[in-house]
Amino acid sequence: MLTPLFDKKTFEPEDELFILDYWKKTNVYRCFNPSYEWFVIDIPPPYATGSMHVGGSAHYVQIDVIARYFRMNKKNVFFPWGVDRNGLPVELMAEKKLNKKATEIPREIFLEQCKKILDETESRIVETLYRLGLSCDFENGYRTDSPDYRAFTQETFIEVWKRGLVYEEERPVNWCPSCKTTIADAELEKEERNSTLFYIKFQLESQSSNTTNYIVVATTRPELLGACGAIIFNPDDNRYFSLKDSYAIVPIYNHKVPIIPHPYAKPEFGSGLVMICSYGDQSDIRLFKELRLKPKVLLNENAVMNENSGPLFGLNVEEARKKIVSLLEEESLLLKKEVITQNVPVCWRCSTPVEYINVKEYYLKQIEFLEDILKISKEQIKFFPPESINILINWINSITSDWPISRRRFYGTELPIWYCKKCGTPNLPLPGNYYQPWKQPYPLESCKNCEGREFEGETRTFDTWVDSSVSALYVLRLGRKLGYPLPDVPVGMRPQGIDIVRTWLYYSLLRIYQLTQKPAFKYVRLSGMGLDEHRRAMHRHLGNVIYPEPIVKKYGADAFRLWAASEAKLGSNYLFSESRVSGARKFITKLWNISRFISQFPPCEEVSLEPIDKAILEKLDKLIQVCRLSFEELDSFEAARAIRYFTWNIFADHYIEAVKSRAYNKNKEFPDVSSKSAISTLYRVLYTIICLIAPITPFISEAIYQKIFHYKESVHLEEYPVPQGTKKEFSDLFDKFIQLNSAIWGYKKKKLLSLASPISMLCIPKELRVFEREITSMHKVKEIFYDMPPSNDFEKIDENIFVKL
RNA sequence: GGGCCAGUGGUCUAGUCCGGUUAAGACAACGCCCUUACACGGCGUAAAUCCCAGGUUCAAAUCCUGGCUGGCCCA
Repeated sequence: MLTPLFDKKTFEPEDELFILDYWKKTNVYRCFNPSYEWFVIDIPPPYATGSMHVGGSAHYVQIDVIARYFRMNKKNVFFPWGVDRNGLPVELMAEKKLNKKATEIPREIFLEQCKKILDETESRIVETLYRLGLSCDFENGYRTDSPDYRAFTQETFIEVWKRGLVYEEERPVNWCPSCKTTIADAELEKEERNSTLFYIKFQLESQSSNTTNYIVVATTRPELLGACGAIIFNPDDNRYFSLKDSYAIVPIYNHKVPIIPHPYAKPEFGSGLVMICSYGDQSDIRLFKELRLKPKVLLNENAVMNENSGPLFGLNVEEARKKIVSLLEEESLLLKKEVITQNVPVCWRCSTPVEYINVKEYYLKQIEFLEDILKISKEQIKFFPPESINILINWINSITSDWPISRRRFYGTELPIWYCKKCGTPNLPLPGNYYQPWKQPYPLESCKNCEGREFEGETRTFDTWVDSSVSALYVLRLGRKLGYPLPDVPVGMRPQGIDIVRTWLYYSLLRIYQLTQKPAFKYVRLSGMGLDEHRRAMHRHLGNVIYPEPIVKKYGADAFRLWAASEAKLGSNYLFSESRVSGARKFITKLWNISRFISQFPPCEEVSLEPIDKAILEKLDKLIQVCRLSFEELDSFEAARAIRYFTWNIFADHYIEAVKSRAYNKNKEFPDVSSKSAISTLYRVLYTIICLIAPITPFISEAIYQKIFHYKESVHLEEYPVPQGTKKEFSDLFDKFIQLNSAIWGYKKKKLLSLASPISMLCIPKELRVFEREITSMHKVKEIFYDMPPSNDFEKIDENIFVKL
């Protein structure tokens, strides 16, 4: 009896741990070949305090699968790890932990607390992804809050400043009263909320000869009455046509405002008359600009009413609303209240409704670059899936103003600016170092404008996308420091989710174009979202977050990876369900046992092959083509499914069953070459399957490779299989062979016979004669006939297939 | 109001670009079988008016038009 090399019937999750150690020891992901092209992957740096749920981890796995494919396909893959650590979330966590607002404690102490939290949470993400077999360079990764990264961000800022792309301006901005900072349009989210619609009476200026001398205006923001600049109605709304060119008097504040027809007013909303205030919402901002009205600012930075608000002075928005309502009621100017649901723009981090106030912030010019960005995106960057480029195009086409890049926050890269105390001129230092103007003196001698020597350091930080938008450039810098001769931008691949197209992808293209005049990437891979099995995003507040650690412990990283790689085509959302991971695990076991079976035969040299052996190799060649095609489109979906189908439903079920007796060759009933033909083919197919699936399930592939093949130090140093261009000779016949097997198995089943029970006579089409020995031994056929059954007592079990028991 | 994407057995996904066998697979269900690699296995069974309505065509899940529903984005 031959002994297989494998003693256990399953490949267990714990077995993967030794393989992780082996990879670490042998350093397989850093074996570079000087004759190969470099391929840089700009991995999405996860936010350190974020939760790495199964959806997120699956995304990283998918990226890793592609990275591994390129590595096997003659590329030097530089795939460094990265973590995003700048920004508001950690500040909120620190405030909660210290039970104090950031402004109530020394900045330095606050920043230390943030760093501590980040260090603690970051390690869990890294451990999880390392356990999942990510092949990125964890030892040479980056953190966006490191002095070197921040120095780089500042360097890029100084560069665009020099080129005149930055300016400071007072403008109405989206303002989060809770975070006390400006937020970009990209950071707004909509939330449905109930609010009250107030119907307010406005006197008309010149009393017409008609009976009415007032109009009714409906608004949800009565506290902004004092900032009302106009009243509009829809041009098609003939109720108000006569009001054109007249004026109304704003109650309480008694200033007069024009009444103007404008299509923004919806006749069916409220009374059909809408008051335009500076600023109730983004449309107000737009209409003020469009109608050239003079804004009046009522709110200060704390979202408290200022001196312009008259009787509301000093109140917050809620209080002011109550007060103005009671004032209106006193004068009988409030006619009706109605509860409606509204889409309120809220801050994406703290869900507080945003206000619109006038604030001075720094802006990065983007409007004048939009056309170029569109052009390079369409012409020089390949998007996968191709139609996903529309998400970017739509976003670019909707941008109407420059990007506010300064934030009044703390844990972020500081704007490297010092203001001259004498003349107020902003002075910038030389690029190269990391600057913290709020605690460092100005590093140069004197003000460039007035020679003044006293400076005030800037206290603001950048929008975090200012940092992360140059990650691709930073990665190049990182690799070159390690001595890798990396080519310039465009870098090879930017993989990311479709949810951050308008932020990370767009800002990266913009910034890197501004800095290099080139597209940032060759390939952009846009993945759908990882959702729970009911298609909901995983959120802590929904209680539907599933973490990968227990899943990996139970089913293994390979099962998780195979699930992630084959769940949905690139671009569609992928839904997590444990039963699918468990299904993937079954395939891992199947592959393990196929290998155990094959390993019991002593390997042998290749000889001239039997027809059925040629047939399976033809099918294998086709599989290689499918896998390569799939990976070239940066998608593992087709490859994973095809490998699984081939391995299980063709190779194991039909080929292995067919050649078993020839491989065993118990009583030497087959000539030696015939047996060798089967055995060498079994090994060749297995070797190829292992190489094909290695990027998807690296652990079991490595385990099998080490036990059976071990030509190189690791399967991951093998070259990805190349189609041999095998002539199609027997593969169609093999399909008929599969069909025949199913017919016979089904027949035996129906007759309640064991599959091992003999068949006296079988009659099949003549073309299947090439597989005669396989067919007779597989199905225990005593006598075989071709085309026409010799007597009429045969049973027909399928087209041209007849049986006599 | 506009744009993009999707709607296929109980569940999820392929197939749609480029129309053509009996619409494929996984999971779940059911039945039989521990056949010497694998019961985390094998074999089999049942299960879909391919969102709706029109149109084009010899032929539509697939192309066209309109609608409905859901998601995301923009106003």
